Amino acid sequence: MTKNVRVRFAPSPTGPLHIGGVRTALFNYLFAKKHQGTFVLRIEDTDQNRFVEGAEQYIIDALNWCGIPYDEGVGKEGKYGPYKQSERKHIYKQYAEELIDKGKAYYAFDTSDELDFYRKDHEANGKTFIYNWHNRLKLKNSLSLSANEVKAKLDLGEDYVIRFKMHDDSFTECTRQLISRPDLIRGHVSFKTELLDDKVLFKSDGMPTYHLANIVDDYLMEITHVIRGEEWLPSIPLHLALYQAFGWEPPEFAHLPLILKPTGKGKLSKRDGNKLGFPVFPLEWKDPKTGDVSKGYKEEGYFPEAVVNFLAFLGWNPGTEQEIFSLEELVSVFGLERVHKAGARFDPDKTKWYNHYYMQEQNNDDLAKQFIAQEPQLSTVEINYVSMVVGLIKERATFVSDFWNLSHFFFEVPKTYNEKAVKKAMKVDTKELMVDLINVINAIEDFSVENLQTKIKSWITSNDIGFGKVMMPLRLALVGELKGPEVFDIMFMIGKSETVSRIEKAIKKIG
RNA sequence: GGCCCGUUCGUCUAUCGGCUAGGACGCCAGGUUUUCAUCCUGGUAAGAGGGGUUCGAUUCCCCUACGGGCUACCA
Repeated sequence: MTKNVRVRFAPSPTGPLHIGGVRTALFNYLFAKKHQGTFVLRIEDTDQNRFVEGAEQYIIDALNWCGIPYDEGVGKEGKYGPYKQSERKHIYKQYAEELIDKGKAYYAFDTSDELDFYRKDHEANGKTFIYNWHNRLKLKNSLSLSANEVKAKLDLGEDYVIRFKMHDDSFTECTRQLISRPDLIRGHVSFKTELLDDKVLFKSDGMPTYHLANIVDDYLMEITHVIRGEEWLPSIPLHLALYQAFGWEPPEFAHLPLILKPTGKGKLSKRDGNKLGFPVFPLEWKDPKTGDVSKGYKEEGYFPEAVVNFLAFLGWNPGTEQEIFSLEELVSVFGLERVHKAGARFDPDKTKWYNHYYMQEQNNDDLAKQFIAQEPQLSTVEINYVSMVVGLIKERATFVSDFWNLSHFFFEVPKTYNEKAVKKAMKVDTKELMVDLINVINAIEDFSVENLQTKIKSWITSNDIGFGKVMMPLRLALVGELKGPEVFDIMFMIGKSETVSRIEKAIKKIG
């Protein structure tokens, strides 16, 4: 690779970016960084009808949250800008006309209604209507009409589109022209051009279609590698034919496998999240029209490192048994050769597993801040204390939102005592034992974890009491149930007087 | 329907003609934790089917089945 690598992520702002889009962006980013290349963000908003307010900013925010920033693009203008296709509107038409001049494209005047009718009519007869070489002379276009008629229509300002001549007239014998080219992921792919239709390149509203804008922009922006989803594979012959028609060298292509639903049929869709109980969006999204809110990974408590790590493994693997990778490590080992061909089912359980792992890697102070932000009642608690609590419980948590349930007894007196636990822990002589224990605790000057442990344990052994008889009711008194971290850790954290008072309270209530 | 892509444990995947088919998630069992969870150890479970090619196929080729994508003046 002698040329500087330039890749692009080119979403259209028709709604929130979903997790499949994030993965496409991630793979582009990894590939670019691996080759010291440039990662471009281009917004493909050629369909004015589908524009959604806020979607563009959402895309940018999502990439930033994931930690996969782009080098060039909307908001980071470079010499290839502008990067939003609606702002590039003026440059596309000349390219469409160039193709007409070259005899590679033509004006078409068929209305949408007419085409709809043809489609329905064919469908009713079990056939498919295809607008291409075999019938284009029977339809209304600059190939079938005389030059004067065409000029008259154009002068009258009649609506028209520009269509690409996919399969040339000279192939009347249905020459089997194959368009094929190695795809970096799936090797060669081939299509028969005589079966393909004459796609619209330029719409009657004055905007190019995706196909034209995409090719022109990739060319002008000097994109070297097009890494996109598999849903684009069927349009590869069109795109290649366009490069050929313009006389341009095409970039390399790589079509990523799709992400499928965890269960059931089909690809992961934007609706699956709310239905199946896991986010499909990086960030929360509020639909500006309906007001519906869709959950986001960020708000659900996932760490961006976990999301990135998980996404990287959807359709790719390093070829080793390592499964934990930082973004930097991914950059150094990533390669398109190791991208899988088949679609990958999304697995919410594994995402959680990754999150649990990355939870352990987080700094306790940072987690404490997030914890406090989620639980307003903690705002008066010393941050160091919260941070120490986090250190004791994070190994049992997957999300910050698990913290409260795992640690509430560090901050408040148990309100109730679990019934089963009471049965299990409270025996006939427990009350007396607890009274004795209070005396033992009161006598302990150095209230450190180590000292508590030695003092209490030696009291138990020297009096031949049995650990279970003491430790279980003790825990119950402190926690309210038979759960949680080491009892001595809890005692140390809440302190001597609180420890004693909780035991006294337990004696009164359940003793 | 037509075109294209794909097919290894339930899921994500390793294997680039010779493997006891490996790992991870999940699940199950045991251990640690005198609690619960974490953690550790072990177990469970797979190359769609049929033809070829070959001394030998999960691996290469063909067919079928199944899965997926596309089939708009949407991307």
